[in-house]
Amino acid sequence: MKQRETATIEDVARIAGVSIATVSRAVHHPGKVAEATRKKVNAAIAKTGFTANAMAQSLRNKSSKMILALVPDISNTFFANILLGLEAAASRRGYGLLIGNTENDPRTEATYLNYTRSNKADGIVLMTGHLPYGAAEVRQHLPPIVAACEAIPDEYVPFIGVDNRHGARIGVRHLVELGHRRIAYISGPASNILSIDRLAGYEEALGQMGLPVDRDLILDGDFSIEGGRLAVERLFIRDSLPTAFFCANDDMAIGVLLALSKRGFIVPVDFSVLGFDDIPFSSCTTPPLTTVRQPRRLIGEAAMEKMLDMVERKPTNEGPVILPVELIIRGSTGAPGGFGLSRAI
Amino acid sequence: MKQRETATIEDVARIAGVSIATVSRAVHHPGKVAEATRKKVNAAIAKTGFTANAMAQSLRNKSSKMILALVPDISNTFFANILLGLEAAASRRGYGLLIGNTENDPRTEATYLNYTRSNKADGIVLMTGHLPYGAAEVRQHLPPIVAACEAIPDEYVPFIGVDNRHGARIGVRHLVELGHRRIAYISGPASNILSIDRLAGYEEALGQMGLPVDRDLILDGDFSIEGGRLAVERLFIRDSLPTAFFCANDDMAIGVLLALSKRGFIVPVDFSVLGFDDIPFSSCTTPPLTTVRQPRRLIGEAAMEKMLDMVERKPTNEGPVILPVELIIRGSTGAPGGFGLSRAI
DNA sequence: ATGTTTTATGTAAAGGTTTACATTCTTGTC
DNA sequence: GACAAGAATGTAAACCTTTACATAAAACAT
Repeated sequence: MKQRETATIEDVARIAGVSIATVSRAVHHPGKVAEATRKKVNAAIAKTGFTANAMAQSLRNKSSKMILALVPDISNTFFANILLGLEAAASRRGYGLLIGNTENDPRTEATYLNYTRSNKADGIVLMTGHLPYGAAEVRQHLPPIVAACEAIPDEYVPFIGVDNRHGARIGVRHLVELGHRRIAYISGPASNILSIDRLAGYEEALGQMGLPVDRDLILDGDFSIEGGRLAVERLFIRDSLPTAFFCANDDMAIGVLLALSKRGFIVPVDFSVLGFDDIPFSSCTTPPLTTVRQPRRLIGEAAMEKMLDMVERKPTNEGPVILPVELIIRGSTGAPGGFGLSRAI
Repeated sequence: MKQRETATIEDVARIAGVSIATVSRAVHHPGKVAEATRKKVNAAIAKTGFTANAMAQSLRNKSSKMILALVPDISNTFFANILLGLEAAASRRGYGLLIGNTENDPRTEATYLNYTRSNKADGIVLMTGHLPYGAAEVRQHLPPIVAACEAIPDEYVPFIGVDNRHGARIGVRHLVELGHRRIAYISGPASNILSIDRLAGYEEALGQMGLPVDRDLILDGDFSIEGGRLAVERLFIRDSLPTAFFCANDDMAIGVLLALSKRGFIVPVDFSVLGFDDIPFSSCTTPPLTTVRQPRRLIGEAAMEKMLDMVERKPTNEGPVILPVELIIRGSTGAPGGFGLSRAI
């Protein structure tokens, strides 16, 4: 038997002895086709192993059933977990997920933006904190867009994530309640919206607890482990040290932990360290990290639901979707006062 | 001015005053079109902001310029780094990467397999260790497939990865050279090809160094942190302990580190721990993990190159692509003999 | 039996490209 | 100046679906 190329709807129609229109209907609107015919068609489909050509469908339907997720870095476990949620929700609704790794490179962003212009994707979920490069120029032709985790400033793009200010507030409050009075804030990039929101929460919490904000205790980082490490080094040049570190994300908190340990300090005896995000690895540090958890998978799922509602023009309530954060208390925070003690041993 | 839908090739042709065939040629075979005409066409393209409809192209060309990567778990940093390489190589050659998270679920695998049958993807990079569910039935219609990291047993599918046996050998040799005589092997799932290869390397190394293989020191794990933890617990029920642990991957090594630390042991004084992979976090454990590094990004790039050569029918030498491993010595391995010492303090 | 409604099926267009083939125009050769 | 070869462009088919519309058949009402 000759090896046939993959069967088309025409092959099915011929074998079933009906027109191609009927085949299509039997598949998509079974109610509109007589019972007997439907059976013949299904038999023919089974026999040929027919699978509709998705490209032809997309062309005809002007919809690819694909959603593009734009991330600065897939290998970042924080994003990876969001992607898991996005994927789950997408496939539940019959959509596929296209993942674009931008590395914050404008050219890459522009390339991916073209995916929607060329109909490869029906919408974009942004985790980059900004519209893709080139989006402003084609504003009229923009597809549905939502922002997960990191809100897009200035633009009207629905946001799905957590209340970062509130998260920072409960974290810092926890430190204050433990007795800390001098708490450093290790920020992400200064212009980053997450950095800014979490800083605001930090200041608010201090204010509410009647503590002053000491500008010297606010340091810029970059959300990386190395950034956390460096912040500690810079701080230790000064004369007046904090007793606790609130880091704008877990990666930096890990860096802080590492730097402190290298200097011979014991956490949480000498210093407390608090992170943000609760990435999977946070429970494996020494000591395990106390942190503010973001429900990453849920964020991903909610973002995708919103996206698909937009794509399918379902009624969706305007405004952001805010999911709850949770303070996860582990071993890296404790009462202050041991400072110098452990070191003296 | 009325808001036009995205421009088609026809709009461009009209504005440039040429036929659509000429527009297409001007774009894809500029040499076949007169200089003057080409300019007119380019001007028209710029004016309309034309982007070719990728679906129509795919339909016509029978190629989507997309490659599907199948992974059991995107959130695993090991895979994430491979994906980075896949993506980089793909986009260098004008292809997009579609990522499928299978969770080893047969239905999900079958769904993704359909992506190629329906022309959504031109080929599949497998990191699942087995052909996707449903592949056997449609063997004739299978697209180009390559296996990255984890070879596919029984099937002829090009493999791109490292020599796992060799990697295990150099790791274990390192331990033996440090003076260890009783080395435990914490395996992945028993049927997993990686587990098997690394076990073989472990046994070979012991043999070469004139040491016996003690079956009691070989424990099943599952490549997870928890699995590493449990292996330690199971081992500590026995009377004769090893002085070192060789773990089939870093996650389990981290679990071992955690379990040991919880029991009050100091690594590497009481025990040495060796991992495999060198995931990003391995340098952040306490102590930092000694491990056998796989060049993950390179593996991803090589796998994609191979894939695209197959898709584009370029001549590609048969057989696997084996990349070098590297022993990364950090703080979790050292000479044995301190056993019980640190604990006594 | 006739006419009307409902149901089932078929015909053909449309969706946007690319390219084989046909046609027209240039250029060059003798 | 006639003719051949080569270059530039156009025409139309093909890729595979879905669906509006047309038609045919069946069911029903009178």
